[in-house]
Formats: sequence, structure tokens, C-alpha cells
Amino acid sequence: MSQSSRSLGSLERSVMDVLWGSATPLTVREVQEALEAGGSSGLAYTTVMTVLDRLGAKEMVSRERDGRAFRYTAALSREAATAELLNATLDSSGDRTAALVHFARTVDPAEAAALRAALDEIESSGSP
Amino acid sequence: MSQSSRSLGSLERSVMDVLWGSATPLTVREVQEALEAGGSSGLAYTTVMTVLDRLGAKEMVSRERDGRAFRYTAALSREAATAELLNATLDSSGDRTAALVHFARTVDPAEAAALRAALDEIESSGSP
DNA sequence: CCAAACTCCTACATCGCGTAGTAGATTGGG
DNA sequence: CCCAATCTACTACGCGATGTAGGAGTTTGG
Repeated sequence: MSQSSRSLGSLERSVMDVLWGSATPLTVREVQEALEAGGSSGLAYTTVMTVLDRLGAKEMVSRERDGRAFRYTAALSREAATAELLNATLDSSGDRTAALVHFARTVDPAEAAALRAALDEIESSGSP
Repeated sequence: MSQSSRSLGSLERSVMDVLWGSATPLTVREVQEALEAGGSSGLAYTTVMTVLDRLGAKEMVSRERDGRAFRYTAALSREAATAELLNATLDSSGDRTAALVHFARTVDPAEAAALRAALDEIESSGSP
């Protein structure tokens, strides 16, 4: 537990997007190249490394050694990371349920339907 | 629109909590005293004023003049502020629906029920 | 008209984050 | 066996947000 803040800056998010978009662990070099291909170009190798370090400190990524280099993987899925942020927001809101109820009124019908379906799903798998 | 970031620092949150806890608009002095009574003590008058100013810049509070002083009110309810944060988090998540579905699996049964009830409510009031 | 109360503006420290350089370790190729 | 390429580790700087507050100027009750 206690993985610090877990909110991301813009570059940190870009790096996470790269990792989330990759099926396999990536080296710093590979992340840098992927960023180059995407919007963020011209970043120094060490910049990417620093960001990966900081993401590691937040326990957002894990790394394993592969020869001389490390390979980095996202420690949680994009959805899990978002869910954590949502829960953190709710926890600091004073009253989770009240906030959720208010929030429910702000979602559009399609999202409401998806949310309802997910809730139904956990209900049916909840009491076996 | 465009009310900047809307995320709060710790002192900013404490001040909003004071305002949210008051039925009537408060002066700087009153906010300061309420903070004193709560956890945050020993804050300079101008510190509280600065924070209220910044909250005003974020359009989180509004003020009206009352004699020589201003009285401050929260510009949105606690629940509305939280809902906005939740929506901001979802918007930056790449796929709102996917995130919501994942999130739904993390809420406890009581919250799920409340959420479902709120969703039902908007459904029935949605197509008149 | 003065002192108390209030507002406005400015400031400084800290922290997170974008960004990167330098030094030191490791290793494949000659 | 040694060098150049490649990596990692550590350090650093600028900037914006936030906590914190002082000083100057304004307003008003007495």
C-alpha cells in the first residue's frame, strides 16, 4: 500500500500510455522511440529514464533486468489506475455515496447503461 | 466555463470544508476562526485571505461585499465539486466507459446500490 | 480625525514535474 | 585485453502550484 499520489503529469502520462499500449515490457530506449513516434519528440534518453524512475517510485511501473538494460512494465492497467484515482477522489470527498449519487446524474445515457450493466454483473457474481 | 484546474491543495480544501459546512456566507475572519477551531490553527489572517483569493480565481468561491468586508460562499456544492473531479479524471483516462466499468467492480455493495438507485432515477426522469 | 479592520499586492519556501547533463558501470567487438 | 557504445545512478535547474505571510493602502465607527 501507500503508493504515494498516483496522479500523473503530462509526460508521465505519455510514458504510461506507451507502456499501456505495449504487450511486452519495454526498455528506456524503446519507450523513447515510441514517444518520438507519438507526439512527444526530441526527448533526451535520460529524461525518459527519469520519468520511468519517478513512475517506479509511485509504483506505477515495475522493471526487470534484461541483460545490461531494464525493461519496464505498467504495474496496473489503465483502467485500474483510473479506478484508483476515482476512489482517491471519492475518499477525499467526505461522503463517497453522496458524491457518487451526484455524479450519477452527470453521466450521459450510454455511460449510465454501461455502468448499470457493470453493477448488475457484480451483483450476480456477488452472492453465489 | 474554463475554471482552471479545480483540484485543491490541503489548505484550500480545509477552507472549502469550512464554507461547505456553513449555511451562510462567511467573512475572512470567520473562516479563519473556523479553521482555528478545526485542525488548522495559527494561520495568519492574510493567509486565509490569499487562499480565498485563489479559490476565487478557480471559481470555487464567490464573494459579495458586506459593509467593509467581503463574505465568501462556495460556488458549487461539495458533491458537484467532487463530480467535476471525477469527470475530469474520466476524461483524461482515454476511455470513460471502460474506466467506469472497471471502477464499478471496485465499489462495495452499499455504494453499488446507491449508484444503481441514482441511475434508475435519472432514467425515469430522462424521457418524459 | 484616528485607530481598528479589511483588501490588495508582493514575496518567499517547498514540492512536483519536465527536462537534461555527468559520472560510473557493463559489455560486445576488435 | 582494452575501447567505444550503451546503460544506470545521481544531481540539477526552471517553472507553476500551493502554503504562508508581511506591508501598504482604504474604509469606517466612534
